[in-house]
Formats: sequence, structure tokens, C-alpha cells
Amino acid sequence: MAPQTYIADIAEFAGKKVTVAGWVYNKTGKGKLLFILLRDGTGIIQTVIFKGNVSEETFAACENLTQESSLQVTGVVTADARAKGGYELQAEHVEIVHIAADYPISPKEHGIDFLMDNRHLWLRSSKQHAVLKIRHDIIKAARNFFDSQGFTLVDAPIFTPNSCEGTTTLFETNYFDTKAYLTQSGQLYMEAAAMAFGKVYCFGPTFRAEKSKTRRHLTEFWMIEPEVAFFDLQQDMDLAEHMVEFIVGSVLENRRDELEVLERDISVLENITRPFPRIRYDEAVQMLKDAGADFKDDDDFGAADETIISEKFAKPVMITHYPAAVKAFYMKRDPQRPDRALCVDMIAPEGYGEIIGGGQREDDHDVLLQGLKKHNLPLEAFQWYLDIRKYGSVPHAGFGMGIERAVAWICGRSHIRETIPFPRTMYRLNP
RNA sequence: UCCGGUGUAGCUCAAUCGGCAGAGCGGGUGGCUGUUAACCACUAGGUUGUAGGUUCGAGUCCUACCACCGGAGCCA
Repeated sequence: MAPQTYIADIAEFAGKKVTVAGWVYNKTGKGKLLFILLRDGTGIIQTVIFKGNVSEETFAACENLTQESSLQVTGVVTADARAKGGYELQAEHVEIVHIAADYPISPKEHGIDFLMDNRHLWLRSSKQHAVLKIRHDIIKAARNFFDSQGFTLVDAPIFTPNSCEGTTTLFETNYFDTKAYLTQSGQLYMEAAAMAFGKVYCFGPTFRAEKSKTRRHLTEFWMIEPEVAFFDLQQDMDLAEHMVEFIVGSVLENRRDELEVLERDISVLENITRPFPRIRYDEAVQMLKDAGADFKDDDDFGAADETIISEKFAKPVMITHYPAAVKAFYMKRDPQRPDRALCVDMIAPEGYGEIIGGGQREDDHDVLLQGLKKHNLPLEAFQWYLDIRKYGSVPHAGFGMGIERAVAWICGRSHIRETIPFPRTMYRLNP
């Protein structure tokens, strides 16, 4: 193939002859003049094909180009205010690579079911493209954050012999002659790893066989889960808000164009700076009651409750000290008030719900053992986990951030299914 | 799993009281030297989700099923 110039870099080549390779995003024309919006994955540029500037055959061939046909265009880059992006390419030579069949996604509106059936093609559309570019940046920023703070990436297994929490439904697989389950969290393994490396994180897919059917749920989603030895709840919260600030800052710095494509209100994101508000569960309950919500004491918050609380703050709010009864068995209890857990949920603003859940872990062997028994969990499967409390147990804490929920919030998307390339939901396994 | 909704051309949707199946976009053909979701003319395109029922007659009414959408619970 001819050496290729990417559209993202096109301004550097004004006045020069380049070859751009890509796909037809849209085509208009007027008689002897054709305008082809050419998309190459890095950007879109208007290509001008004038009958007098190319051969008869080339012009005739270009008239037959359909949406998403692939081609290489060689010509001079010119600045032109009439073109979107400010530059256009005056075609001299066009090499058609493939004429696309009738492309199903037109520039008009479509229903969500149709678009999801065509997700493999929908990825080419500008908004979907922007969301996934930002997703990439969020993941990169999160990893940069931990890497720069001395964390070690220690990936957790996907196949697990048991439930991490014992409560959520798991996807069961046939693992040779036994059963294995797809992981729903890497946390327990990170606790073991933290005792080996001090500061660790994992980043991988997690699976929940819950029949959840909301705009915030996927059956397969990605989590980044740090875990730190000799860390308490307060330090855990410091880390979480620092990470979120870093990620949002990185997206604002690197993905302005994409945020604009998504029509995201940037001022809202610019306000995401430390410190974030921190409230206790009891204060949150009081807020709900003051707002007139129908709330049962010692219950967990529902989606509507989270929205009411989050709307009181312009930044993500961290809620701590939930009733231990509604939280997982490994949460450490507050010594001051043993019916409360040393846990934290971070609720994103604008009603996007919980993006982070975490807390300090129970580090006493016997208390943890009691918790396992109370939850009717198979003790044999958790022996290795109890070992962490037998050999140099220390206070430790961590959290998990759901990547897709963070992407949905930062991108201002109303539904999580657009924040992962190929979403898996209760009703969708294809494409 | 529960509650509510939708299903008509490739796509987005109309179709009055139960009375001839329609439009825009997209496709095709022709025209146009500055288009931005171009415009103009012509044209092709239908098992009305599936199966049954009521009726002289069903896209429309009834029953069941299927698919999907929105919400709840659970969670990140």
C-alpha cells in the first residue's frame, strides 16, 4: 500500500500532496463536482473530486461510490473554510479498494434495537467512535495513575472455583470434569497479591449472571480494582478520589474533540476536583427523608435514592459506614459501631449511580471465619483466603471501579450499552 | 423474575369507526462546478413479529407465543 497520511495530522500537510486511505462517510455532489467525506478512524476530511482534475474513468468510478466504500485518495491538502474541519483534499488520483454493498446505517435516525444488531457497523458512527476513544483514554489514564504511584499490575483469574461474595449469580462453565465460574471480582486475589507486593491492581472483565435489565447493567463488564496493604478506609477514599480526578483531568486534556462530538457539558467535568464530599450512610438517609423519599431504615439505597443524594452535589459523593448487614462478608466492621461497615460507595453526579465500591477488609481470621459461616459459604474454597489472615495479617483496603459506568458518566451517555464495544446484556449476545 | 410499552418497505414512521398498504430517508436511473443529513425528476421496494380466533371483510378486535424497549430488584 502507498504510504498513508492520517487525517488527524492533516493540518501539518497543508499545501502538500498526500495519500489518505479510508471509507466513504457521506457523499454529495453537483454535476461535475463530487464531495466525499472520507473517514479513516482518526478523523474525517472532505475530498473534492472535480471532473476536470481526474481522469474520465476515475470520475465515473467515484460517482458510483457508496457509503462505506473503501478508497485511497491522493491529492493536495488545502485550507478551505467551506469544509468541515477547515481542510479539504483536492483529489488527483483515486484508488477504489472496495465498493460497499448497501450500508444499513443511514445518516437518519435509527432505533436502538436495529443499531445494536448492527453494533459491528455502528462503531463507525461518530458518536460511538467518540465514546470508545474516551473509553480508551479512561483505561489508559487509570493504569497510568496506578503505575505512577508504585502499584503493580497483578491480574486475577477469570475462571474461579467459587463465588467471591456468594450472593450474586454466577455464570457456570464446564471445566473438564468439574464446575468453574466466571469471576465476578478480582478482589480476593488482589488481597493476596497486596500482601506480596504492597500496592496492586487488576484490570479485567467480570461477569454477573444477574437478570438485571437497566441502563446501568451489563452481564460482562470491566473493572479496575486496586488493593493496598496497611491502608485504612480514609486512605482508600483518598486514593479513589485522586484516581477519579486524574482520569477526568486526562479526558479533558486529551479528548476535547470527542467530548464536543458527544455534546458533553465540559464545565461539569472541569468541576471534578478534590476533595469530594464524604458523608456517612446515616447522613444520606437523613437527606432522603428530608427529600420526602420513602426509605426503610438500614436498607441499601436504590437507584432513585442514589439519584436524590447525587443531585445534592456537583461532584461525586462518597458514602461510608453502611449497615454491615447489607454489605459483603469481607467488609471490616467499624470498631466504634460494630453494626456499621468500613465501606465506601462513590456515587457519580447527574444520576449516573455508583461507579466505585470498596472499603477496608476484615483482617482478623476468626471474625472473617464467622462471616463466611454466617453467609453459608463453602469453607474449603476459602482456606487460601483465610490464610492471608494467618500469615502476617495487616489492615488493608481497596475498591473497584466499573469502567463502563465511569465512561457513561464522563461521556454523558444515558445507557451503559454504548460504553463497551460489544455489550453483553440479558437479552443480547450478538454480534 | 415482576410491572408497563412497542412490533407495518432496508431504516424512521403514518394508515380516521374494522372497509383499496402510504410517506420521508436509503437504493436504482437521469440532471446539476461548492455540497455540508444537498437539490430536481422518474423508478423499484410489503407473508403488517408468529400461530390461532371473531367477522362479509382484520395492520386495526380477541387469545397464546416470540422479539425488543423502558422501569424495578441486585450490583460496578
